[in-house]
Amino acid sequence: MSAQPEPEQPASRREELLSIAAGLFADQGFRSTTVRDIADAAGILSGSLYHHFDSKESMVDEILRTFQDELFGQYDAILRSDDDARAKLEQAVEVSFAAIDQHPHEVAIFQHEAAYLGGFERFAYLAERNAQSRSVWITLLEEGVESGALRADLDIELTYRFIRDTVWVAVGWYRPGGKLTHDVIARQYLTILLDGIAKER
Amino acid sequence: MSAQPEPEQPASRREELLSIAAGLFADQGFRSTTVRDIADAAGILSGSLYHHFDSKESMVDEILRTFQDELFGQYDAILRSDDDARAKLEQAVEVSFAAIDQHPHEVAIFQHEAAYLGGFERFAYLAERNAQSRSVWITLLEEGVESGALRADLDIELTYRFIRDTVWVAVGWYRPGGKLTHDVIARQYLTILLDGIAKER
DNA sequence: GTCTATAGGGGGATAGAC
DNA sequence: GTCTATCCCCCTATAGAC
Repeated sequence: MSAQPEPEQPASRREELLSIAAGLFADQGFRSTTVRDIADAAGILSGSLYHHFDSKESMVDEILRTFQDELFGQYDAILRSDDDARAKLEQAVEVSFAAIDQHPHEVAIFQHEAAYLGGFERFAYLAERNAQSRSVWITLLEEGVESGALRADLDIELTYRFIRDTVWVAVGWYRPGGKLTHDVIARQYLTILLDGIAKER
Repeated sequence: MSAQPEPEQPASRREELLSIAAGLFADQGFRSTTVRDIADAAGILSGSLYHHFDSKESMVDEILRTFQDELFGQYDAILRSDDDARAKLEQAVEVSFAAIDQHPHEVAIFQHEAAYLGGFERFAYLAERNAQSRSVWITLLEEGVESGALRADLDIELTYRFIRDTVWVAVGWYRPGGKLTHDVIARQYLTILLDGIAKER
């Protein structure tokens, strides 16, 4: 069923090196990770990395582009669906926690380095993706208010920031394969977000 | 009424330099900020910094200790008060947003660098402060459930993480002196947290 | 309190051998 | 695809003059 010649996980040496780099960028930060760190972790010398990539920037560029193309494809599918407003909001939250589960390094890099990398022309698309993300959540919240599923007295902008922050920041403590699965966390989070923690309103 | 000889804001050259360093550490990260960056921003040469401080680490050490001593003093006062559980929880949230307003750089540094700095013996107190912070929120949540103010079906540990994350992550977008004041944000946040965003439960 | 000058190490990246 | 060897720049920190 697969067109790939190798049945192992890394489809190519290139992807293997990117995966190693992503883990280091996520844990130590992009600027604090040296090309020697990456090469050491891969068991080669730093000069050899330049056979595969132009620069350290090219590596993080490819990591972020690949991840974001996938994630925003999922958001688009939710926006285009015929489900009601509340179901769409729940799906967007679930998809986001699933992204943390499947691509924790990529999420962490985007969370921590977007502000810095966005300052370079090469990474101008990060600001576009950020605006696109805002558009997704604002649209879902506005549809929710219009349909009567969500309270009308909410500050939409603040609510958007609240959701965005709380969803992505979980990458700081979520451990794939741990006791708490991403879908359990998403359900608990939605419970708090939608109904609050107070006993009575 | 003041024992300070200078009426200006920075009580000493030392504090002025720490303030400059804090801003750079918060914006660029501790590891990515060089002593030359700090010296440039202060209008002196990097070697001159070492007349005031032993090292770059000493600077961030003093910044974090000063801030945390103040913050945890406020948490302790709330825990010791006679207010009911819900009021205490609200006060803890308000104090936290006020801390973001008054010490945004310090909050950002702690948020982004604690994991890295905590790896050094010198900064072992960061892990203790982290445990202390967890203890404060968990206590407040448990008191809330016991008193009947909060729902009994909550996962306390997850709820604590959501509150902690959402409160502190606001340092990423909050701008002191902007349209949204810290107390308005705290109230909106408490509305969402306590009552949820759904129209009906 | 700041400057000059510098030590000693690590940074990203390159050229060419194997 | 990796290694050897290296360039040039920037890093933290120090010693002593002013």
